[in-house]
Amino acid sequence: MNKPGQQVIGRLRQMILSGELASGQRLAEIPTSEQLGVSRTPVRIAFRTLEQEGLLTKLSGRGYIVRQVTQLEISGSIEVRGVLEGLAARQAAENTLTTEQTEELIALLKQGDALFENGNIDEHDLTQYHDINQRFHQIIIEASQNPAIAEALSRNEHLPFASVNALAFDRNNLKQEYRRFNFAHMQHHAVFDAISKGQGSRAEAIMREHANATLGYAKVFSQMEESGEKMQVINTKNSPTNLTQ
Amino acid sequence: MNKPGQQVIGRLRQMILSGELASGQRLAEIPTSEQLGVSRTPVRIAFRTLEQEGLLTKLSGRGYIVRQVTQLEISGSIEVRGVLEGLAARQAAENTLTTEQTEELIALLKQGDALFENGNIDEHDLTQYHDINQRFHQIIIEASQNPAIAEALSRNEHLPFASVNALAFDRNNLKQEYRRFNFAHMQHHAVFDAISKGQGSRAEAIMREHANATLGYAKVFSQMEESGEKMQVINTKNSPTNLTQ
DNA sequence: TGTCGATATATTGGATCCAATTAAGAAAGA
DNA sequence: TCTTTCTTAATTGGATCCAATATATCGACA
Repeated sequence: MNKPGQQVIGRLRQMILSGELASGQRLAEIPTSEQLGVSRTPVRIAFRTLEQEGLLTKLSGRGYIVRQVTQLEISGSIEVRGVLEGLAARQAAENTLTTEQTEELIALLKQGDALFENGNIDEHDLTQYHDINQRFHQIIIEASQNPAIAEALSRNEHLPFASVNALAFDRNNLKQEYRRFNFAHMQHHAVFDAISKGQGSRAEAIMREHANATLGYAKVFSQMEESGEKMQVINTKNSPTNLTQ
Repeated sequence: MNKPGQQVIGRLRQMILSGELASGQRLAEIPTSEQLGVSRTPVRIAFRTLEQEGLLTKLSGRGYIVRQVTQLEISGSIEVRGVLEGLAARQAAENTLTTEQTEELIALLKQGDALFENGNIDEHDLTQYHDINQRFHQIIIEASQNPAIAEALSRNEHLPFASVNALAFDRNNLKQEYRRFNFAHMQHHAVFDAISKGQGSRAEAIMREHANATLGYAKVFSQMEESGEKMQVINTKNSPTNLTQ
């Protein structure tokens, strides 16, 4: 259960990330507080916080707008994520994993194997794989024992674009998506192999390559969106925007 | 001139970074507001903001304390800075510098050369070199044209430890410090050379090596502090904590 | 008709009051 | 003497009022 104060921040964050508040939409304190049924004080604090998270942009004297992110910024964020997760993989390899971490990573890899063993996937499988993928990366960041990595990533975490926050897939081309996700899964295997052998540089290189794959896809994704085609976006289940958390 | 609202945040940030508010010291809204001569509202917002910046830690029900940072966290921050500035150098090399950027970098390198040409340095030189160094790194981050890098770094920017924010030097051993700073300056030359030749990978590698040098020194620095020895710390002149800004 | 200026409105920033929560301390019982 | 519980004090969170500021609109004048 959230503390009451955090509720307003969470609700607004959710509304932004879900697209309910469109990118570029203007937000003022009074209308927002009336709409949410609270006073201006918590809304003010929420606006400041969300501005710091990079979700809102301040307009002097006229409130805030939902931040507009360019394609260049999305690409940049993915590259930043790449180097940070690469560093995490390197440090995880240098630190040696705990048995709990090793066991959970192996379990996640096996779960992934099971999803791909048929030679094809459906939408449900991809949703499941999203959670597996997210947890896999999370464990490696934890295993780096470097809290500064998670702190630095927290800025990128909330970029109001699905292609950064979630795995997106083209439901009209599941065959191709099978290959893409399967390749990502193979990279997970390789990262784990490198980490468990203490090969820090190799772990870092593979992890950066892994982020690069996302980068390439984000570009395709944005081109498809421009041309009007729609892809399925998997929302992050465990994101801090979840109101029931 | 600062906006009134930003003043409280700036003053508190300054007090933390300068050490006036010691690491671990407790802060409550009411005493702080009285001390600063403002009401609780701006103090509340300031506490939230500084918590997000990583300068304060929240104690449920008992206010905040100035964040306590371990040696491990400092090392981690420097490594994070290393990969991010490494990425910046790579992307700067891939983008080609503007003529303004090229000219300013060359000017900074020459200013550094002048400081080191005597074969020795005094404390004043080191203070000057601090500004040169800071500006050099800033330009490269700008030249990367990747705003996500600066955003990710903003978390590390304010760590309440001089060894991260500022250059520290041992005033009792200026001969050794000459070699150390001169070496760092040579690395600047090499980074610039790689960037101007469009050699992204090389630029990245040198920049990471450069951060590594800081890392090693931070460890020595913290050991000296433990043993009671004091080194001179150069405060950042252009930091956002400057009240006159 | 275009530009400059004044007025009005929208909006944020600060102060203070009240409510809710949490932690600490004291007292009572085992 | 230790533990548990109840009371009290400290502290934050929310609501509302007032002040300051910036923007936008309207009107006058060139």
